[in-house]
Amino acid sequence: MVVDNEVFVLEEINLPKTNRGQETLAKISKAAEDLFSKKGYYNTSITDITHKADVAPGTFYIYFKDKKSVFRFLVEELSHTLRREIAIAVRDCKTRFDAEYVGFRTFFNFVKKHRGLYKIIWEAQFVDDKLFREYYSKVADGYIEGIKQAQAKGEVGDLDPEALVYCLIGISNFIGLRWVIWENKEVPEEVFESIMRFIKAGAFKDK
Amino acid sequence: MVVDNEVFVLEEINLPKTNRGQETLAKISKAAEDLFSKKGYYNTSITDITHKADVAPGTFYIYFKDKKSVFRFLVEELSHTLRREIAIAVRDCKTRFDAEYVGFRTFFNFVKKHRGLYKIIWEAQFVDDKLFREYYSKVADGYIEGIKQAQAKGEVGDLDPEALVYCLIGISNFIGLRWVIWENKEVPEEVFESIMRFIKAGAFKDK
Amino acid sequence: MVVDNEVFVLEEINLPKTNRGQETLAKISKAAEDLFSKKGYYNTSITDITHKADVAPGTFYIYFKDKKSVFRFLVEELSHTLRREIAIAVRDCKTRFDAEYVGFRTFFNFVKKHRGLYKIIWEAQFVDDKLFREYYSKVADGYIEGIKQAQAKGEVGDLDPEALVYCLIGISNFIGLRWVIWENKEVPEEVFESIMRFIKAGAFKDK
Amino acid sequence: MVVDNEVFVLEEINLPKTNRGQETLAKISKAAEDLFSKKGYYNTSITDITHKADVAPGTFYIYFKDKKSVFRFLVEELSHTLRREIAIAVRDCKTRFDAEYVGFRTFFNFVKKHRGLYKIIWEAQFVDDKLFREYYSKVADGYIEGIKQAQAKGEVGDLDPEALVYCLIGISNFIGLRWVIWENKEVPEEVFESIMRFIKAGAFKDK
DNA sequence: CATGAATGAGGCTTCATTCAT
DNA sequence: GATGAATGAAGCCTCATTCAT
Repeated sequence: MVVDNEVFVLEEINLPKTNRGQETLAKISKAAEDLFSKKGYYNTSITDITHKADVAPGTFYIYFKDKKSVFRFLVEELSHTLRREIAIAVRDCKTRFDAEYVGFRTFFNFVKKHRGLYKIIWEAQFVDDKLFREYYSKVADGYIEGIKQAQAKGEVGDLDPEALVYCLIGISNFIGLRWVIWENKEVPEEVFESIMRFIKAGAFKDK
Repeated sequence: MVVDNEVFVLEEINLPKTNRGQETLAKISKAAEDLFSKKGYYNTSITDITHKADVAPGTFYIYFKDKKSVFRFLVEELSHTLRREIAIAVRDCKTRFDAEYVGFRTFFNFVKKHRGLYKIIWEAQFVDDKLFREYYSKVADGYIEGIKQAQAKGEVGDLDPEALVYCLIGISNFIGLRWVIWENKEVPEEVFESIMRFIKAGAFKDK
Repeated sequence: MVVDNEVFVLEEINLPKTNRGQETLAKISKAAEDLFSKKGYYNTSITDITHKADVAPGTFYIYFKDKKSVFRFLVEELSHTLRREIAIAVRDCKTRFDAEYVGFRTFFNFVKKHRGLYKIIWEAQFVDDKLFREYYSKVADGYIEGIKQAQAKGEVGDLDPEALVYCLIGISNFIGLRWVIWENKEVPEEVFESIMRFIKAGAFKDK
Repeated sequence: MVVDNEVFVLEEINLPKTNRGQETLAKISKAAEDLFSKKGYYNTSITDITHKADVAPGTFYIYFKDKKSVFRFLVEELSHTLRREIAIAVRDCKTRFDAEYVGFRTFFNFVKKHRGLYKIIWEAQFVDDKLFREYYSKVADGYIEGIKQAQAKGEVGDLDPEALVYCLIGISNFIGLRWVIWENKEVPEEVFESIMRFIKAGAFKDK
């Protein structure tokens, strides 16, 4: 779970020119985040959002082109933040395994902190599949690069880098789903250590 | 990806008594499967389904209580079929690793064959979260049991069994997503072998 | 104002299969006709229409794709009926001038009878300009043909046939507008006779 | 197409006192003219107008009471200008037919030059019918007067003057519609000459 | 069993207008 | 004079569901 920085732009969003506008935009996107993560995209109406944000229905459309725009906005924001947090956390790691260790920790913390927000990305497949793929491709690309470099240094076994990366992403996602999303807990220390041992040395003996 | 058998019932479904009825039910659930997997649950209307099934809108409600019923029906069916296929495939495996090897293969084949059907389960989180958790719990429970037995025989390292199981499920899901769902290919042999080596012996060397 | 027959089809309309459906469709299009002609297209809402037709809002969309569809439907219907009425009325006319005489009469009667309906076509420019042009082109094409034949027989002076046709259409429209639409009367006999004399022999003497 | 002068006032318009204000008013009414003639009154929003005029939405209401006010403003302006141009052009005509000749020419030129502006008046029926009738009544009244005088001098045949006037207006409108509005051309010389011959000597021979 | 017309609540979105700055 | 954020009513349309035939 190690990724690089990146910037994003959205033409679908009308950036406010005044302070008041900025506050309103923030209120709306916060309300959307809450509701999407609690009830899902399709069970949240614009009225729900504006009601929770305490503004009139029309106000939504001052800032967002349509319903999907907030969704995309939140996903992009999530993507950005998560990748930055991991990049920073991982900065001083000596070995690739260290980086994975710190990366997984950061990821789980992130999911814990933005529990709802993270669920949103899972729904992107059914709201905007293109966005969803872009998100994971972007994450994977940086990740693969890191793995390749580590392989060059002899720190990673002879595995297809992309395969390995999707394995690691899959692991982090399902562990996060199981403990953080479902149980609303942190990943138990014992579980975390098991995962680390697993990705380092595997699980099965032949005989 | 090794699971045990099981039976399911659905009171929300009115099983037809005549042949004609059985055909109609089949047409409807097939149409629903196609559409859900292509456009997602929320972007598919009952009218879409009945139109594709070539029946009148009202006919839908002869067999299914409501829209969610077909969805549940499909998920249960998927769950049932998948678990049975894996159980059968894995029956004669000598070692646990063998069972994993065969289990993953079977799983990927299943996803390839029921590409659409498998996407449906991912959406269950946003349609019927309870169902979604039940599905994975059921899968995981049997899986955990198997791992524990293998650990008792010394075939599996000293890892938290549940953690391991969710790692393995995560891996299979994301690899399936990446190659089968996104690329509509089979998982490349090289990737498959990498995964096997990874789950067996891990990926990282300390120094 | 002499035009030929023609058939029209509209894919935007869902023809009902039952009697009840046919009645409903009729109720809706009648209500739309009334309201469009009274308040104009843009000041009439679907709710207005369904309310007047005594059906639920959703019912509208069983029969018509959207708001513009009823409008087009009415224009096509109008076009069809008018042209047929004129064609029939004019059938046995001996001279071209006779045909014009009868054609103008029929046209004014039609506008009187379908006062509202005829106003609708004037609005088409601002609702669906393509439709509007098609309407007049269709009317004009048949008309021009008739004039050319009459010219060949020496019954019409040496004028550009298309120019003459648009003059005659313009006359009928503005006379209809002035007396039928504005005053809600029939065109006074004296006026009618003046028009006939005018189109036959003109109005100005050089010196 | 011969009309007299006249002045108009509008209480719905707040005439600006400063230069800046005059410029702003001009920008707004120019933008409105463009948009109304291109997309029609009902498909043009205040925001469209202010956006095109490069001012804030609120600014609109400094000058105009509401949306209809600009529309009326433009129609009055059009009416005023057109009638003045014709009056001037026609001033020195010797015979009534000469005046018609020059009047039609001027009218077609006007429509060509203010293509959009002229379309606006056609829409007035559906925006503000009273305004529309006033416009044509005003045009017609002066016109009728002119015809009557010419009849007194023996220059015009024995026709109902009002009927004749509406015929002539109808002709000019439909010819303008057909060639200027639809084709965006000038009225072809041949067409123009045909019209002149038609209004002078008619089109039909009895046998 | 099957049909298909009918329902009506509710969702998304637009837009004329107001008003505090 | 000008701004631009905010309003909220109202419009168009969808769709799960019911029911008479």
